[in-house]
Amino acid sequence: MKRKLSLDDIAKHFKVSKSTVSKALNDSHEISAKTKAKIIAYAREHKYRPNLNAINLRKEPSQSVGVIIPNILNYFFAQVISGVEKVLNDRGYNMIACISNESYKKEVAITEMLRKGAISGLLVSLAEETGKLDNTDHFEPFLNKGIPVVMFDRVSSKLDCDKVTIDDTKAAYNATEHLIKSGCKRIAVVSLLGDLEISKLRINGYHQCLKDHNIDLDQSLIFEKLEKSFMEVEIRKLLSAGKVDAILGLEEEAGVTSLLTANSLGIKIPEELSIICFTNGILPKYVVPSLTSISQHGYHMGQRAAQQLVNRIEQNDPEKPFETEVIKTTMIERDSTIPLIKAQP
Amino acid sequence: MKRKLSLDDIAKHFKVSKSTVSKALNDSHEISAKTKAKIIAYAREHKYRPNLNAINLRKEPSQSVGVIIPNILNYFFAQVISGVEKVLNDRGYNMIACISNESYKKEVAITEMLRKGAISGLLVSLAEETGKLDNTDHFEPFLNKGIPVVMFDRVSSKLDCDKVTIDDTKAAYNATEHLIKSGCKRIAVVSLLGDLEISKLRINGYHQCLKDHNIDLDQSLIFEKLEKSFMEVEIRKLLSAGKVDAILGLEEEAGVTSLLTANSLGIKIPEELSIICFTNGILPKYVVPSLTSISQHGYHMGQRAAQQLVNRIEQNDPEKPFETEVIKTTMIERDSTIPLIKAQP
DNA sequence: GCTTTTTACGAAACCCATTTCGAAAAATGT
DNA sequence: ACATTTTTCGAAATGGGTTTCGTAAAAAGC
Repeated sequence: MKRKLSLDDIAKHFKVSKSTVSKALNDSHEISAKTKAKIIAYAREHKYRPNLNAINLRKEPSQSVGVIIPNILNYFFAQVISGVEKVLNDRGYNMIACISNESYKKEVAITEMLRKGAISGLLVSLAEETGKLDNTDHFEPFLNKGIPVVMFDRVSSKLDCDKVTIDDTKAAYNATEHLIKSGCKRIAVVSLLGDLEISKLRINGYHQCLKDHNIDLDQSLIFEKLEKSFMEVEIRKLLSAGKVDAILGLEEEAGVTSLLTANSLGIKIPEELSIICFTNGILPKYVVPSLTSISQHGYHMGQRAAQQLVNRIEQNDPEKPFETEVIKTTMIERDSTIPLIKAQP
Repeated sequence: MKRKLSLDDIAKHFKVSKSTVSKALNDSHEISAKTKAKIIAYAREHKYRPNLNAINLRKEPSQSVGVIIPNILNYFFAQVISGVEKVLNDRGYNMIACISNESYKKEVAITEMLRKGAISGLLVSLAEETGKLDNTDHFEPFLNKGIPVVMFDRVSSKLDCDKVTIDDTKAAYNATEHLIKSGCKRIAVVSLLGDLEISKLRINGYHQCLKDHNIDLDQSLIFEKLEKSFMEVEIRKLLSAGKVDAILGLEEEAGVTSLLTANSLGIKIPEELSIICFTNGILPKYVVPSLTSISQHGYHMGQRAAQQLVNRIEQNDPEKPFETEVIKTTMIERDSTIPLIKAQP
């Protein structure tokens, strides 16, 4: 690849000064029509594009931060982006949004692109594949250069940086407990999340809760790595067998698919089957019956992650220890679970 | 606001050269520990932040384009962003994503920010408020400076630039025709879109189709500027009156709300009421009965808009006339409409 | 004590476009 | 024909870093 054409190159070609070229291309009145015409023609022919960094060097510096999310079509991440964008904008930063599409390779490519560019900070939620490979080396160069990184939701314990997460374990524990208290005894776990750390945490919460309530763990009720195309079939088998009275969906799609499958099998919700799922997106509200779900407060999480990052950028204090902020989840009770009757005080 | 601290400022303070400062801050081995320590301490204390444009000036130039969308929580725009991001990434551009949140003021603020920054091009879908005010002056400066702008979906005829849209009129016409052919006679229009140009186009298509089929237009069946909070009440009134046999939703939420409201009133779909809505998002698939909808192919639209823009950037040919590319919509037939029986050939 | 090596730093080039100011050349006025 | 204005262009400064290379001074070697 030949290097880019600069003003000097054009100037040399016409044996004029680069000021003349610059003025000609900016249509200055100082330059004669003839000169302008030939310079503009030449520039156009050779596809001259000014170096924007050079132009910008003279303007007020503008800062931007990179944001890497696994999938923008996921409502939760859309909420996060929404929150991130608000904070960054309010504090005068541009957001360079990148989508890893759950691919490790793409994620690495993005980090390489961002390293070439000029970012002041980086917000990341890991791709599923990255979670499986458990390799976060591609983020080290940023930290080494003093560019702060904040991870959110899909974090990795391997990388030493600020993080914003929800308490996945506790949220799963609470959901499971709600199911148990409302009378469920055989609670299945359904998930598409695969090898992500958050998946393990949520299953841990489920385990602990069963243990605390003296319910034996039945591994055959845990479907943690379903593939999307087989999910419905698997759930149908599970429900047809009639051995479960509740389902905990580790993300929205698992919960919704369970609900629709149960509907189609004529299983009554919540009388015969209770369902709770993580991620309070659009579907749980609209599905019939509506689905009790755990809100991870994506918008708020995005805001907090961005605030952490900007604080880090602006105080530039490497001494400050890294923090992990845990955002409380909220269970939104809807019609797919039996409400717990609480004694009036 | 005081201007930023530069390397030179630090250099003067210690009466050293700026090379020394630069090396010290980059932890170069050429600088003694003592010197490094005091320079780093001073820099940290005074919150020195290097000018990223200056750093980047020496690296390979990286280009970025700005993208302004009204709302990332809208699935259609998330799809568009997805397509945009893919193309930009493949062609070596960064995407600076901005969200206008349907606000004219925010949109103007974003354009001002982007003007300060260094973007090679701009992709825009107008905020609703901008559509209502019908003012696109804030995009002129880009065009005047030779920075190409491509509008998509929510375009304005006021701005002379490349555009990518769907044929809203035709799509509405086809949907209306489908309803008519399946036996519907009183077709209501329900919409949250308000004053957007696309809203008018869609209603035009509806008008034309009625006319072509000799059905009298009944203005009382058109609810084009519903407010979100009153929508359900209005629809309930409409359906209770029992005077309509079909609903055309100009966006997803209107369609889904109509369907759910009809369900709750015990109206049978599609026997007593047919529903078609624009925007094939997540809900139409999952709702019961599933909802016939018009796919605007957001991902593809995003890709095309980005391709148009990059082509414009790279060929840098102001002579090329502006084009409006129209993307064909597809009606996805589901269970909320009566299928047309087609004669076998 | 003298040579060699290492350490520590500075001067200047470089990245690329914009812009101010000065000066030569051309056009205009008288 | 000479003075004045306008047009047209170039040299140089500017923006803020990085990097190469040269050179003192200090440390090490013999």
